[in-house]
Amino acid sequence: MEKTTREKLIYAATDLFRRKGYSAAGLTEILQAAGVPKGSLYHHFPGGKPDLALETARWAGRYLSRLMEEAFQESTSFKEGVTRICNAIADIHDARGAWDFCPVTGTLLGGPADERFRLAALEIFESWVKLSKTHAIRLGMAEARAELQSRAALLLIEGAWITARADGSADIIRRIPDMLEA
Amino acid sequence: MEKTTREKLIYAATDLFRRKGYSAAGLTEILQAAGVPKGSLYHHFPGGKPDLALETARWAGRYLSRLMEEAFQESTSFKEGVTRICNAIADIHDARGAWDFCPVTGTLLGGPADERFRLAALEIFESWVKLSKTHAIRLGMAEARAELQSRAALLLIEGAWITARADGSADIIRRIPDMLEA
Amino acid sequence: MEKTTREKLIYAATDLFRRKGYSAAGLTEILQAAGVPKGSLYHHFPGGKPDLALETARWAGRYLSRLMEEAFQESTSFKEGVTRICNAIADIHDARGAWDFCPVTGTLLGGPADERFRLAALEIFESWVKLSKTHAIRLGMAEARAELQSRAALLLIEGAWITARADGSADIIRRIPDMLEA
Amino acid sequence: MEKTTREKLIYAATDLFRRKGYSAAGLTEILQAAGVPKGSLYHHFPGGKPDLALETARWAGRYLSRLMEEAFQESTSFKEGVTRICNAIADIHDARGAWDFCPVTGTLLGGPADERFRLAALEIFESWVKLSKTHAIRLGMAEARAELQSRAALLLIEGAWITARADGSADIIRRIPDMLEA
DNA sequence: AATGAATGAGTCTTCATTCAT
DNA sequence: CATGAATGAAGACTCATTCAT
Repeated sequence: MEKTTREKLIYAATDLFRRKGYSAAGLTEILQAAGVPKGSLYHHFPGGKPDLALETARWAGRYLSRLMEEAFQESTSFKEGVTRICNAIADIHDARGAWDFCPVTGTLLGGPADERFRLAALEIFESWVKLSKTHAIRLGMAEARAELQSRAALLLIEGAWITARADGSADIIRRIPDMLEA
Repeated sequence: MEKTTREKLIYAATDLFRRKGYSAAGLTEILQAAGVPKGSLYHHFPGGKPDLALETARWAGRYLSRLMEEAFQESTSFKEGVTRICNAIADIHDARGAWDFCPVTGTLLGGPADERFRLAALEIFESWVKLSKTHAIRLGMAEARAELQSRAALLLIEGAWITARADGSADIIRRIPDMLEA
Repeated sequence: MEKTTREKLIYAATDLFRRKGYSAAGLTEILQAAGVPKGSLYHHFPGGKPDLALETARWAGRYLSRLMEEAFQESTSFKEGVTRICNAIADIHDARGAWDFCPVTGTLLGGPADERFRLAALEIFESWVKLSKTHAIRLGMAEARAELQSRAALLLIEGAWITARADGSADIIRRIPDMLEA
Repeated sequence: MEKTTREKLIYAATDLFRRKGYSAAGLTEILQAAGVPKGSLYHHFPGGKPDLALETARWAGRYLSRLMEEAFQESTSFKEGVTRICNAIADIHDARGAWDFCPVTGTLLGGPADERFRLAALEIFESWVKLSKTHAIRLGMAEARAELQSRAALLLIEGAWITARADGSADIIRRIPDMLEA
């Protein structure tokens, strides 16, 4: 049941990239948090920091996809699904001390203007929109509206994730459902 | 009509902070872009990089406030005002190559978990919400709704500013008005 | 007719040491060029990089000895022998892109100030001089002159091997025979 | 009469590059030998190690040019000039412990396969040949022979500089004049 | 005999800042 | 006010080697 070195690195990197952003999070700091020696990183991530960031963001992307999927599965309306998602994110936020970025934003968009980063972020965002849209339709929404609402939800969540950092509170995230139909 | 050293620094810093984020934008790089010698910075910004960032963000905050004020002044409905604002931001985005952060996000939230940064960002965001809310009420909206719509607009714009980076396009910013009343 | 792991290592090391010099050629790089896994090296060369370099240089030394031996065997005068040798070396040079060191120079003298390296290089150089001198005498030259001419030939070849790197061309190597009797 | 930081760096780098070669000589080591702190290097040599190497080699190139110029000025024959040069180089060699490369070879050709390095080395070598040739002609030699003899002298000296490292002695450098007319 | 993981000292370079002029 | 030099901690990354399997 031991965590592998690779997993330790991804966990630590996820934590630090979302808390400080890609550029501000030092490799030394990550290695130390992971309890992994310097040289090991490049064995598992030959491309260094960028490689680690890409893996980290994808891992977080899948994690949030699962969270969304479960939220929608348990819901009987689109709004309920979004509410569950926002509450879950807000809870995580509260638990972590509220200096968080969205893991994708902090990790990939907080980094250098690197095309690989941009594409990876785009792919993750689009996968979220698609997932949301699918459930919106399943729950009875017309396609055009499902698309717009899903995209709006993404923007609101990303925007809230940003301003929550300034607020020092996750409250704004919990108000998103009301905004969606305002 | 020469730009002062101080202005040169703020312009260059604004540009680089919003393009790369606080941490990734080096002081050397900023000084060079500004065409200002190494030692000059600490005359004008004794607090160093954080000082410069704070001034820069406030400057950009005021700039956007003016932009919003004008947009609402020329409008006869809240939606029209938001539309003008989004188009203006999208135009700037296009002109700059679409790797931009919101200047406040990139400058203050892309930096270290510094309480002064957080508070300054909060103040700027709140001033925007207040400005928007005032105009919404002036244009006939009920207060509670004006508050929620203004806050939603902020989240949508900030969220769009983020995802536009991934999209490599400012289009999503132009779709915000439709989302506000979806 | 498969190459053994050991041979693969020596070939790859020969190539890289003479192209970049001992210090600049990384073990990882050599292992990769050889298509040999990380851990294998120390089975075949327990002394690590220095061991590999020593073997490599000796191997190259013998290779060049054979080349010289054949060249002199086919010749009817000392000058003809030297000409054949220089042309052969120049041809190799051309074929490899002209960034080459003499394999002994690059491998042993481009490394650390290690006494084992120095002595190995000395032994190889002396074996070449001896071979050349023997043939010079066999072809009718007086001993004292044979010794001086052989030593001069070595210096000219080593010097040319160096300056050819700067020239980006092997031409200077082909001009050596004319210099020997100038 | 203080040495400037820049000069300290060049002296230390010259010493270490010619003793160990570009790749094996560490920057830390050079900085320490120069008694200069880490960060200072990049103020004076913004291009880092390669910049330092280029300057260093050019400096050494000029130094040797002066040495050659003086040697020829004091001589009444080409052979005498070469003899003086070889003796001077051999003396330096002896004084330094005989692990030396030619400063150009060690610094520029012992480095990476960098076109700037190659060109700089070529320029220095050619300046030496030109200087030698000019004096050979002045001292009565026919042009074609002056060219060949000058080029031969360069190869012999460079070759001797290499093999002297293996010999652990500068004697071979002193034998060059005999080889030139052998 | 073979191998991929582990290791930490080492590489070069950049950082934000201070200082003397 | 202005400036270029100085500074050393920290940055990301590579090194040759050892180890457990």
